[in-house]
Amino acid sequence: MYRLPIDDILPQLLSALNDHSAVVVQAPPGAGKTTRVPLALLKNPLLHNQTILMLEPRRLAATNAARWMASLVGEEVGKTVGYSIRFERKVSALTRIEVVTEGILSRRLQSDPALAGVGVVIFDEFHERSLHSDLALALCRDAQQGLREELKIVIMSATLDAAPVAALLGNAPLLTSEGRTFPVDLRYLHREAEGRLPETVSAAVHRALKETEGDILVFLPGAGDIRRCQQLLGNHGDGQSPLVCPLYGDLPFDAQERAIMPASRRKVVLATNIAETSLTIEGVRVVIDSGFCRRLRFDPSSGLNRLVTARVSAASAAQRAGRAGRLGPGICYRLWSEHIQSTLIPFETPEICASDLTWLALELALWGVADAASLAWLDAPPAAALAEGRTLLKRLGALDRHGVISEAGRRMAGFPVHPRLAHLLVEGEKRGYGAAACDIAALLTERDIFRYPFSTGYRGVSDSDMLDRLEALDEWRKRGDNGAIPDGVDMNACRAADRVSRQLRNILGVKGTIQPCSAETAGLLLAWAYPDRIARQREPGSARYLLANGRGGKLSERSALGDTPFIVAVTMEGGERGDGVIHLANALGIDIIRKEFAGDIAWQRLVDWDGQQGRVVAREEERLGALVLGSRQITPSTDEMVSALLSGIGEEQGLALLNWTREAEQFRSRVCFIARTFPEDGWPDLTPEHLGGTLAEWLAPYLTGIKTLAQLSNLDLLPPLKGMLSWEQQRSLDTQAPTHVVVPSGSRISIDYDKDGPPVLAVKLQEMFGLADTPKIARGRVPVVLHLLSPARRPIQVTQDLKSFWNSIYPEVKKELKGRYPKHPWPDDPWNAVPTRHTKKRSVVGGR
DNA sequence: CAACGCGC
Repeated sequence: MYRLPIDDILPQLLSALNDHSAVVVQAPPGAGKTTRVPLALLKNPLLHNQTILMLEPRRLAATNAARWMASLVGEEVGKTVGYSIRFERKVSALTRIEVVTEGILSRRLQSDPALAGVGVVIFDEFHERSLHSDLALALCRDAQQGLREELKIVIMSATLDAAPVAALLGNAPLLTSEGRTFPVDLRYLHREAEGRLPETVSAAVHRALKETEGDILVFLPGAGDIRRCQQLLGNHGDGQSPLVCPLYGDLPFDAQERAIMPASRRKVVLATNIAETSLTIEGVRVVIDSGFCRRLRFDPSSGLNRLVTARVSAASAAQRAGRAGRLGPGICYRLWSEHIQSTLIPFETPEICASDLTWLALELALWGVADAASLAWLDAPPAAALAEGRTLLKRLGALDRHGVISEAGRRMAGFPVHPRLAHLLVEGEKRGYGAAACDIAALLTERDIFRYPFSTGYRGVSDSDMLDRLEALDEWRKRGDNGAIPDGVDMNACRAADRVSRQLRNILGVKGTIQPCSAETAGLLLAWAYPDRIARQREPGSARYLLANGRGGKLSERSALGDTPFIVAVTMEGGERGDGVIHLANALGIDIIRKEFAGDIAWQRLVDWDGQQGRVVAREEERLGALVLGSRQITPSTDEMVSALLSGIGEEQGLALLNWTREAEQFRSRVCFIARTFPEDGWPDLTPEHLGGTLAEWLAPYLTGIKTLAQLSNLDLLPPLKGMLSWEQQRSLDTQAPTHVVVPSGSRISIDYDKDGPPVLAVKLQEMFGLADTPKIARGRVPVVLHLLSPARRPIQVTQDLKSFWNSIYPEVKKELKGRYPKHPWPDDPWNAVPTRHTKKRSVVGGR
């Protein structure tokens, strides 16, 4: 075997593993760690014939690593070196090194927590930090500490961030190896990177074609940008222009092959992140990096994923640049500045920090941990996302109300699909729709078999996006790859879905042929997976829906659903704010909802104040979560009626809605005056603020029989207000805060208690002749404020000292007003004049 | 107008 950089540290690795339970190996691509480390460990006598498990993040990487190692020991794969990936297992009794993908390791740990017979577990490419590998490490570490002290863990990582994982594993030794890649010349093109992305990128491609040689790999965020960029680059039509190849996951297999294989002329590959780790392209000497990628963000507050375009991390940019240095020295154009380079986040956010954690929550429950914090995490799963996951698992019956896994939950964890789809499988099988359930779960797990943008075929207004796909899948099964399959159906996706469906049928134990499935059945099955997304159209003809979970959704153009009152929203994406986008949905009959979800439906009595009608309305609503399925009129009880009225009074202008007659208002202000004057006497508080806040106490008993605003605004407030005072208080109110006083003329004049200050007595000056003392109330404590009025009832003077008015101000007033009101008496001596409310003529006649 | 990957 020729030497590789990793060989230098293999002896240290073996001796470190003898003394420690875990070792971290940090080695860049090309160091040879994937093949050399397992083979070196195999020679370690301390292994005692136990096996080595190595985890790879992708199936292709797993089979390649196993084949290469097998060839190095001069055997076929499946003897000393084997692999287990989904759908395929090549191991035997001789196998000592088993390369596995992530799901396989999770399942093996869950079924055999002690990993009997395994001596070492190697985590390759650990820096990718998938949810699976984070969980697998946490479980392995737990097994190592509780069940298998002699189990060894080896972490292999490409980046310079291996120190945290070494610390997590009890300060494991950290071994570093050189890589074997060529230098890459980085060129920052920030000045040319100011336009729209596809334009900027195609300009950079033209520049690179002039300045460099060799094939060019371009990183763009998504398929849309790739298509636009392809159009911009493809419009030359001469034989000299390079071959432009798009490369992304949704592309048919042969188109992906064209992008990867060497071409006879110069090639430009326009790729998503698929070329960053998953696929290697032959002949690349130049990389152009747009600096952006599309990333899935989970929003625990909506429970939905959202695709966002974001700047790549520095680690990702380094990985992309490294793709130019595999054959020899390379060149990488970066469409950003050195300044922006310094602001990039160092690493991509690990999946565990920003994903739907329903699956993780189920795995933890299956492992038997109630508290995630009891395991070792590089980044602990965020509490909000974990809680959202647990809530959903309870809704699906996988956890009991204490959060402990149920029998159904154990069964659900055995299916290689999201717990929602596992629930669909279990419920579907119970009702005899097992095979259709497997097809639906497979179609939703794998890539969409309908290519987008859609051309012809199954499109048209429909009441089921799923039934169209089930029929297309069936069609493909009947005719095979060579049959006449309508445009827009992806045969590779059909093959993948069929394979998954067959596996699910095996696990579920479904036998026999696939029976046809109606749109109605599809709706029911999907509702088992997405009970929280049963939705009702906001109004006829609208694309907007209210979901049972209380959130909103809008049907996208992508869905073929027509005008449908009730649906189940199947694939959904979170929006910036407000409504999410429903990509795929299925009609769901109201009678099916009533029958199958009877246990979740509740009748709720609603007695409310309807401000528009100005009356209490009472109905009973049939509710599924936030959805109102139907409603009926009811007769409210007295208590319900009263509390609805009270809330109505609060919602409207409050107290202003009530019938504040002069008498009621005066009564209220008299009590307030006395309460202010004698705070020690314990009078009730009748200020508007307090009355408004205590309607239920003082007004409620008087509301019986009242239903409408009109009745309410006629309600006499005096009885309830008086009801707040004791009998003694009512009596002393009449004496201490009288409604009227009798003035010298004999008139009974009403006292105005409205202001916050002392009460006001507004009286014509002539009626007060001869009186020296200002009238006093409140047991003589408060003199009223006199508003002395002209004969036209205009205020002349405000005073609380009548005596000094007569003596010093009256002569001036008389002089001024005598001419203006000649018919009224203006005596020189007010002390001895006859007080009167009449003119001179009348006072002569009636004054005696 | 939908990145990528994985599963007894």
